[in-house]
Amino acid sequence: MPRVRFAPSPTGYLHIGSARTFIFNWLYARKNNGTMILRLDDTDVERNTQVSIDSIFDGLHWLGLNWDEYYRQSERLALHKEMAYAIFAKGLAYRDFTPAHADEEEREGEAGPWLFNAGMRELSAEESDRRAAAGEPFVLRFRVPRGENRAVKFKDSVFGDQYKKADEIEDFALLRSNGMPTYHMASCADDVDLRIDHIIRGQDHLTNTFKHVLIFEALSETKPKFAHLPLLIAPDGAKLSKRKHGPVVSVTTYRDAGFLPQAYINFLCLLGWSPKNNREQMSIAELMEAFSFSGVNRSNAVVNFSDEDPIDPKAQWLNGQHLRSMPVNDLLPAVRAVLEAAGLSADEPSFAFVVDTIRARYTTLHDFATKGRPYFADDYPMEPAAAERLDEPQARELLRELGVRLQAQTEFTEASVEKTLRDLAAEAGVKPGILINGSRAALTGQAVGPSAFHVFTAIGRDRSIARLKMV
RNA sequence: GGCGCUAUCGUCUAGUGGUUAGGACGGGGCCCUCUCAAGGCCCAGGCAGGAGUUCAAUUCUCCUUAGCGCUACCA
Repeated sequence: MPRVRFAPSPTGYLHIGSARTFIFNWLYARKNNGTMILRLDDTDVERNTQVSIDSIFDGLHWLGLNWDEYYRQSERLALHKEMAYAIFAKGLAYRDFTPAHADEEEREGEAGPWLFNAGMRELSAEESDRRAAAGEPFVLRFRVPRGENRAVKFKDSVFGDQYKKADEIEDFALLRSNGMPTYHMASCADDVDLRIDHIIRGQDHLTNTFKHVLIFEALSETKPKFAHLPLLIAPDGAKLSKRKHGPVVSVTTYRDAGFLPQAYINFLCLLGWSPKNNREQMSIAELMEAFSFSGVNRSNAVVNFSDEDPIDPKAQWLNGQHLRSMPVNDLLPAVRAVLEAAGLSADEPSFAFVVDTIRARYTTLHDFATKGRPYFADDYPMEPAAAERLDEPQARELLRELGVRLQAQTEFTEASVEKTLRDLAAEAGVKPGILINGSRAALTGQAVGPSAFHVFTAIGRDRSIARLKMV
């Protein structure tokens, strides 16, 4: 039973790249009957904000993906320190009393990697203990094995075998001089304690993994498997950042733009992963079934947006696909919500029929409240193109007459309306198109939309007649 | 600078030592049709560059280039 975790650091909003990482973890866990853990990596007290934590929860709740266990690193600091000192006790770490940033300038322009502060690594145990006891601040560093033949290796489920000479890895910090664990220490300590067995995260951690392997080996007999995901980048090749690219990087932007969560999840999955059978539109269940690391790509994926169109066209297309193909009843709550937010009401018995009639031409939920307004309210704009239809010769008087005739009939179906309309057109000697297109214009204020006869039944008998008479 | 990862249409991707290099979005066209969508069909568009191995390289190797990541007492 796999145990996986999503471990965001709450220093911003929920980034779409983070959301995708969550999704892949979730898919893997659910497919294999595993456990999904949400862990807030909030050890950086300076930069953590409640707003950010709220944003992460907001985004995750919207996506509708759940987790089974929840932890906050800030509540587990004692454990991290304990594990750091366990490493120290094994002789695999040492105290470095060098003041912070003391040799920053020396490091710059250095040909190779900085490995450690000379002298500190080989300080005698007695002197180290004495200085510590005297209250001198120190950072606890991992004692990376040295020597030509020493290497660290691991197998990545996406990137394959990874290998690095130990001499290329610096003696990284485990504990800061204020006693707080570093990211590497806290993350690995928690992964060990929570028995995470597959770490699925962004590729930006690929090279950090060598350090993590060292910590895992120092802490336990088993180490987790790793899967690194390609990054999501902007069209300019840079990584997505709020400051540079704006709201496109935030998950809530897509929620607010009227996306269906399952459609957005579908879109995110297709960035850097492929089911390899040309499938594009997939449900959550289908994604879960198809997910595997062998389908994960190794190169970064561009989220295709521009100033004119801030949302990836493929995401929009996919949303439209889900919108029109999902069971209509599953769609109704979301539509009802956007209508209510726009001050429109959706309580009619024909609601499902109306939604089903108009959804094929919409791409976001917002379209129901904007383009769909005439179906849910009596005050709606008359578009110029629609007005032109009404201005056709005889159009207005015939439409009013149509209203009269429909009122005289008790039957009101697509077929009955069509017959009445066509009979009237024939009598008047005009093309049926005049009345057909005119009806759509009269009933919706729009020149384009569903088949006119569908519009009649969607708008309903009384309102249709009233609108015809008003032209 | 050092180390690492990556490189197929504009974008997301499939794929192979011999393929007309496949699909999707977007773009163009046609069909359908009461309009607009949807749907169907068609078109344009790609293996970063250079060597090497081979009868044959987009595919394997090397180099170059480019992008990204790491190189913190950030995560």
